[in-house]
Amino acid sequence: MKLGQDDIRRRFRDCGLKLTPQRAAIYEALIDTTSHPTADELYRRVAKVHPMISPNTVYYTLAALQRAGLVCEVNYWHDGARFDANMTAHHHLICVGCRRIEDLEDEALNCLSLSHGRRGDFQIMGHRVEFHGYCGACAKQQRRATAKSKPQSRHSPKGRAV
Amino acid sequence: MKLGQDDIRRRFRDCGLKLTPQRAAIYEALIDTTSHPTADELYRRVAKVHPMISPNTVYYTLAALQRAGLVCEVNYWHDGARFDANMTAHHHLICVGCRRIEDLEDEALNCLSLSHGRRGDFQIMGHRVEFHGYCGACAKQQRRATAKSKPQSRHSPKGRAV
DNA sequence: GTTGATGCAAAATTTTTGCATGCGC
DNA sequence: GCGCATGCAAAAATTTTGCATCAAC
Repeated sequence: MKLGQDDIRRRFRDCGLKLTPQRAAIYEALIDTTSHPTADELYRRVAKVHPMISPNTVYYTLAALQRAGLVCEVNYWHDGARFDANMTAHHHLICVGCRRIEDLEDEALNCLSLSHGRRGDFQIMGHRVEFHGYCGACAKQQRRATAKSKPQSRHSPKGRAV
Repeated sequence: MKLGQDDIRRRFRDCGLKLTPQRAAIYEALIDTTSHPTADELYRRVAKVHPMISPNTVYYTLAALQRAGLVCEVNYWHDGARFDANMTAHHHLICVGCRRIEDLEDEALNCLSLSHGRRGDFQIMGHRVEFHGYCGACAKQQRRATAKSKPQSRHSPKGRAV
């Protein structure tokens, strides 16, 4: 996907985001790659063009882009490693509101497979399905919240995501 | 799942792990819950029984358990948030060797659904499938590594997981 | 007795917060 | 001009490393 400056300007305006050279650079860098970079990798990449940019701006901008729906986190729960002693094949229901994870056993989901073409040279050893949504409690809260305006902490995209 | 002390002793021995009261407590705490706790949560829970335990021991033990296959990380890449500007429905091929993530478009995988019974009170908004395995380069390296013995960094489970 | 697990402490890494300045709208 | 984005700095949170001691095998 190749976007011009005008496309970016339009997208930002449509989302109510201010456009700054730094923000455009961060967003372009992310569009340019499929490597799912970390904030720090983006920082280093953008810093080549904007040597004065601060890591803070990158974090802040990513949170804003995410809030606007232009960008998403591939991995929720980077906040820390999470462990599970259940080693049988199972999947997860994930609440994007409170970040709770529920186990989900489903025989059909255990049987997904991938055609050779799609698999490429990957040697697949397993898979896992994540369903994202709102748990009962958070869905209720969500309905209330969307009615009013939602105050946001400065950076943290937590508690609201895809 | 309820395990007695003997079951735990046997499992540890089968995996070649030394059994200490701290390790047993950590493993039991993890078996006792389906809440996918972070290392820190486990630390606080175990500290109620072993007030002298250090966070270090929890990290170290979790790495050992993971290496032994008694425990797994639910979220790879807690090392940092990873972002993606591709907002269309897509899935991921994840190399557990080098931790690279490749995008995977597959119409069939976009159509998974969950029966009402399984869904519970969750309001599902989307899903994503992760395939785990080794990319071409890492598979080759893996075959070489398993031939010899594999030196391990003290804690880090990175670079080897499910 | 040997090996490796533990606890303490410090460092490294990643992310968030405070605040003054300056730019986009 | 107003509001918010930026940069600098410091703090917070999470994880790793160094090292001496001690316990499990």
